[in-house]
Amino acid sequence: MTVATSSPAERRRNKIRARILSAAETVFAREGAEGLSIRRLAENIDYSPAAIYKYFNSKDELVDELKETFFELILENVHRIADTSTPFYDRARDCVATYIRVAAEKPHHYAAAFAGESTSSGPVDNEPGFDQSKKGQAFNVLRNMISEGVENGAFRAEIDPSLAAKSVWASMHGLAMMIAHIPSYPALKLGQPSMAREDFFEFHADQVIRGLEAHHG
Amino acid sequence: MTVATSSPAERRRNKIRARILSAAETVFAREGAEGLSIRRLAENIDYSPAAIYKYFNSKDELVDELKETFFELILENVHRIADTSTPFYDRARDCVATYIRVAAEKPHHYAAAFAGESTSSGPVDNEPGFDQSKKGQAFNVLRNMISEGVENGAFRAEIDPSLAAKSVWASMHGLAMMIAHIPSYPALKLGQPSMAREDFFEFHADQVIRGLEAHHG
DNA sequence: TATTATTAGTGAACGGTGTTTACTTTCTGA
DNA sequence: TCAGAAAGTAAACACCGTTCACTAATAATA
Repeated sequence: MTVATSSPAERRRNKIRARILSAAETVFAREGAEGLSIRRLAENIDYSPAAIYKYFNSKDELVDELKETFFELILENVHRIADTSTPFYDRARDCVATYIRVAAEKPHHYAAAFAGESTSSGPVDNEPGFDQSKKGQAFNVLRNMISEGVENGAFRAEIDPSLAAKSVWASMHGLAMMIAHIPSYPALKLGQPSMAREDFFEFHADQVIRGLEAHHG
Repeated sequence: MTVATSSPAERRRNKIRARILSAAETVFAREGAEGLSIRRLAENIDYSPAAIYKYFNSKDELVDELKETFFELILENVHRIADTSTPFYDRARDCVATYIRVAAEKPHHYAAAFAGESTSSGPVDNEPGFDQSKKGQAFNVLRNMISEGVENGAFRAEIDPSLAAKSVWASMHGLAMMIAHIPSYPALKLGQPSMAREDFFEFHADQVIRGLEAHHG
């Protein structure tokens, strides 16, 4: 069996690559994509700017790797909650709240994960490879959960899980983005009473799930 | 009555300012903030780059004006719907759907209106002047509408309008941002059936409002 | 082991950005 | 008419991502 060979040279290379990524991660978490410059990054790790290009083809490619790693973190957390056997409502709410909580921990990562999406776009009817991406997988967890709710009667029978998942995802996304752009959003005293972050996440999650519920006088 | 005096010079100045803004608007709508460069803009209107700085202190200030004007458009539209006398549910749904629809018409504007929010931030407990901003006013329309719903029994009595408004706003914001970053989002075939944009906006708005509803078996 | 081929790393440059400064031209108000 | 303000500009500054020709070090081969 071909054991993924790793020559010393290769290992050394991976180590440096990791060091670059690690330094980039630190700066990116603090200042986002605009604060992260190849030149600054190179200086941090005592290399010339051009050296970075022996490990990454472009800044975008480097940042993409940070974003993908981050979305893996979201996916893991959401998956962990989705796989528990707590009562359905709690589980559903927790999934939504968890997504938002993890996103809020690295707001720059989260915002960047969506901001740099364009890639020419145009009228691409079906995003290719989306199902395989971490985002696609996160979406599937959500859709399956909604399916379950429809089947067990917790959610309205006429709900289409795919459509509802898009709606719910948009709602989670919205709070995550609000916090990415206005860190103090939940605590903003807009017309008065405010709430602690975590509490508001759960409140919002509750509202979102309620939108799906079957009415039970 | 003091008729805002306007010397010929002043009028000429305002005209040029408007021309700059108009040219900027065109480019910005098509390509967003990154596509809009002072140099390109200057070339478009046959001025030197430095000339722009006689009319605007910085690119940010120029873009801020585009964003503010745009958010005025959102506010006007939402206000118009909020002031109709259609049945409460329809009106509430329409408000949400309208916000999203207008946002979706100028995705770059919408995304930029939130992206460039930071302004140092820090632990600013109460955003100053937010109530006076167009965004703040839009929020108030939303909060008042929710208040009405709570009072007339359409929404659950225990709901706090300020908190609920933050939640609802996040949900609207989410879909608006999704579309800004993934224009084909509603039509994405994620696990199948898709929907036309407008229909999905209404579907989403419906979900969001349902989250507030009192249960009526 | 000696030699070749590959890889790691660099300095300098290209074209781009927002912005400032010193300067000239144009216009306006007294 | 003429001083002073405003409009407009060319050139430079300090950044940015990226590329290219080049050298130094390492790995593979004869």
